[in-house]
Amino acid sequence: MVLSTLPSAADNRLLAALPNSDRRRIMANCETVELAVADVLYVQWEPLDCVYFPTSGIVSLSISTGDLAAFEVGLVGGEGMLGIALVLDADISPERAVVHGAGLALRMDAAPLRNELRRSEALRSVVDRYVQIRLSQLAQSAICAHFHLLESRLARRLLMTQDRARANTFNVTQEVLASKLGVRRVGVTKAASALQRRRLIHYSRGDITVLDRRGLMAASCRCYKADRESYDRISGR
Amino acid sequence: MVLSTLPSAADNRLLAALPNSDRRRIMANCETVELAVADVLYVQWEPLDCVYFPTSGIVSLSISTGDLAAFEVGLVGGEGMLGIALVLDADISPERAVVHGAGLALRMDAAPLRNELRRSEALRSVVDRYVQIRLSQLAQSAICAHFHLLESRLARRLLMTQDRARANTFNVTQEVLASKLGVRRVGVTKAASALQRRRLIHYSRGDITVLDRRGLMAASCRCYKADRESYDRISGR
DNA sequence: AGACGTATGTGCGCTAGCGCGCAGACCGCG
DNA sequence: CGCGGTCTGCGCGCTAGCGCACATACGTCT
Repeated sequence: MVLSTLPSAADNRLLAALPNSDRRRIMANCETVELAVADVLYVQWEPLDCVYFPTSGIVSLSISTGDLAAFEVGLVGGEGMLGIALVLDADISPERAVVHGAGLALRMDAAPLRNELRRSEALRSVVDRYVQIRLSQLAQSAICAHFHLLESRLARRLLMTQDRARANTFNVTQEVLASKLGVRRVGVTKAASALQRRRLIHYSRGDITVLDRRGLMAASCRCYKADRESYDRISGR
Repeated sequence: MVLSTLPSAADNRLLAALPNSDRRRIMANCETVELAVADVLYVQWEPLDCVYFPTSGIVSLSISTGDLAAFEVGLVGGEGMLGIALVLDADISPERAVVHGAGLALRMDAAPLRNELRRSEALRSVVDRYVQIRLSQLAQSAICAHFHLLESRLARRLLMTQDRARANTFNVTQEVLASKLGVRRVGVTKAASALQRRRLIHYSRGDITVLDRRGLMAASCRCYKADRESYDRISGR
């Protein structure tokens, strides 16, 4: 692993928000791990024994109700963390977590985590607020999936990926997007074509380039903006 | 107020789960309040300064995105609590909370709450797990609203109300149900008529009676059962 | 070059739920 | 008893997204 890929605390907003002393101590308890696309971090309803603070990877949270295909209930990158069940004193994950974009994360085991949560008021606060953010985002997603047109939902989802990838280009096939959004693949094809025709994105065999971020935001529903606003509001600016 | 209406800790499952000593101390910090239908407990994005443990009342949580009508993201009764934002170290409520069924609740102010959260590991654990339950239920609602037929969703919603009302009869107009479910009133009319024709419920000017709970469960989507299962799983049986 | 797998695009009939407007039914109140 | 408000029921045309089946493009490996 080359130096430039070593994760810095600044690449995870939760860790970055901690006071220096706490952060140093906490990071000393973390191990850097590589996240490869399709890695499964948590299985739904199975025990979990560590949390992750992504620095460059992107992870998709989804749940499935037996019959139904998995449905995405969260997308986590450097702005958040994975494994909040552990923070909430549960030891099973209600969601499935699958790596969606390759990258790095800092991993912390359950024992030191519990320890630090007791010791560091700052960690507790940051993490608790993040739970609150997840609650808000989840509620927003529920509304969005229920009310909004697929094209807007797709636009939102692309913007969310772009933010977390910190790049204008990333790779997701329409098939995958369809399953995340809970719609047919052809639906995504149609919506993506429309966005492409409007020169907002470029799409080719899963390689997506955001051409016009402004326009894409206009095409997306307010949920995207609402998400960001609630993040800021809850994390306290 | 007559004796029979005095709330007992046993009527709120979270408080009931605490060890006796903690519970007594915590309840000493609570005040009994009456919840009347349509009372607004929290306004979306405004500060909140207390939490509620309902003992017989039912409260509906909803969010609205400017243009859109409010959409229900949670229904809380004696099985839960209100104001988890306070527990999560935020001081604004991301949701609107409106009383949906009259009853009583125990109210606790922010200061003693914070105090007790520090002092009682049991309270912290119970409350944290409840947050986790809310997360699961929210995710389930998102799926449900997106995938399932209105008739099933209505059945589920009626069962949820019945559970929290602890009675076979309660009062909700179709108009209100429609706004909670995020559909047109006529949609609810149609779905409710269908359920009534199948002798699962009786409906008249807002007075609903569940005639056949079994059948109603069969008519509802698996989400209802999933919700209950995740409650048990997370609360630890 | 050819063959195969993956990714994207199209067509067609179907249905749940929408928006709109209106009609009847029931209740309390003056 | 009649009036007005609330609650429920119905019809009609419309559309987003569904399920199914097929068609085309691109990459890679042999």
